[in-house]
Amino acid sequence: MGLGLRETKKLQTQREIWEAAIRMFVERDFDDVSVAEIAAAVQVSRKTVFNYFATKEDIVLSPMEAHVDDAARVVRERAPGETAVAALRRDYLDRLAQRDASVGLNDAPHVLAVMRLIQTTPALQVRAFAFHQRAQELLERELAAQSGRDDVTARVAAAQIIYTRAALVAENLRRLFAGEPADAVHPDASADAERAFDLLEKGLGDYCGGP
Amino acid sequence: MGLGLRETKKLQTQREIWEAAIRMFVERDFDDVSVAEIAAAVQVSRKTVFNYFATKEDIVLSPMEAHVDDAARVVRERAPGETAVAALRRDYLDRLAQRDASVGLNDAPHVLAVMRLIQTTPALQVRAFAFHQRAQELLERELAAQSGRDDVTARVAAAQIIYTRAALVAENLRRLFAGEPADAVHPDASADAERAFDLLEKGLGDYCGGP
DNA sequence: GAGAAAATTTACACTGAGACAACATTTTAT
DNA sequence: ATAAAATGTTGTCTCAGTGTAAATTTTCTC
Repeated sequence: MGLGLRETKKLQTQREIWEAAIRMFVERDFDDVSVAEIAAAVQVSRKTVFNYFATKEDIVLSPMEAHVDDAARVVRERAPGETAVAALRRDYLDRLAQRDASVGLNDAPHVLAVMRLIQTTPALQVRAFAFHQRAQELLERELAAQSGRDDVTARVAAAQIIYTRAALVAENLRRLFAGEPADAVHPDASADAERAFDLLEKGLGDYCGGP
Repeated sequence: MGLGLRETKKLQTQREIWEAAIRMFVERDFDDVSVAEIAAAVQVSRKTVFNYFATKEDIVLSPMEAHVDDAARVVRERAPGETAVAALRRDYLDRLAQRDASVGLNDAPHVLAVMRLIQTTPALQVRAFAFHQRAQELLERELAAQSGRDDVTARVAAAQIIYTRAALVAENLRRLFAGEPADAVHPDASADAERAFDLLEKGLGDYCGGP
């Protein structure tokens, strides 16, 4: 059924806009590149850029869109008998092993440049958090559907899971930004993850100095 | 030492701007009120509004600024022998009992109106999340300083704590928005909180169909 | 393959946020 | 009372984002 010429061109134009924009954002800075300049670089009208991306921020962040329901899907598609947290731990460690960008362990220069762009631009950082919120909602729904429990517990559990993960990713990125290669960070990242998921499962009871 | 006349007037002007803006935002909508209109309502130049508030969003959210280090302070100032999580649990339950707005259990109409304003305006919601991020960083620093543990564990623990709390507050607000009075919500809110802090302390191990 | 129909791109104009500079006003200090 | 410092004002500028109608391109149909 192959994509028609129109669909093909649309995808290509979107990619061209995206590539030019990212290149310019990285070279200079997010706030120092106007949408007009991006449009000019791709020989396209300013309006067309907004046609493909709702906001300037979305040019950078829209690729993250596809990963919003990652956590919920991992829980949904886990093997019978496996607990939700166990499935998420397994998935996270897999991604670490694959040096996946979504867990902040990909040190390819262009990936790292985009990550740094997001972390150093307040507008992008703040928008990136919205994705966590959405991810939490989707996971919450999944947990509530699976266990017969009430919504509040599912909500709290989802929050703990999503933001534990976010904290681990942030730590990985911090070290990559400091110049350490992904392969060098991987062992610690794995150990950190094991500990963090242990905390999730067993609680903070034995942390913070108290029986 | 009394505030000079200048200081007094500044605080008063700021308050006037804030009150007019909130009233207009609630009556109409955040996006349907321009800063120019707010300035006109207070008989002040548009620039002066930006003089007091860095951004339009800050007019609504700046009062939250004072609460950013609440969690870190509770941990810092807890009685010797009390665990960090226990101190946070106690503090949260206290605030529930006081129907404090910061835990989403204040049903005074104007408070609720502002809460609804934040939750229904994407730009505000997203900015509110930035406060959680800051709160997490401050708590992380506090936890890392107190226990001799490594930074990653402190970061993960801080994330779990802050967002557990956020999830509880969100649930309280959801019920107030649905029309339930704060006094009616309080018993469940307390029970939810106990369960959530139990989850924090004992982990999700026994949740989500564990072993 | 030519032309009608549908979708997309473009040009143009408009609103509103936020920054900046030069100037006026008010407050504080001497 | 007056000089100095801080604040408020005015006007201007850039840029994000929206709406609309015209022009162009693709697809469909005969």
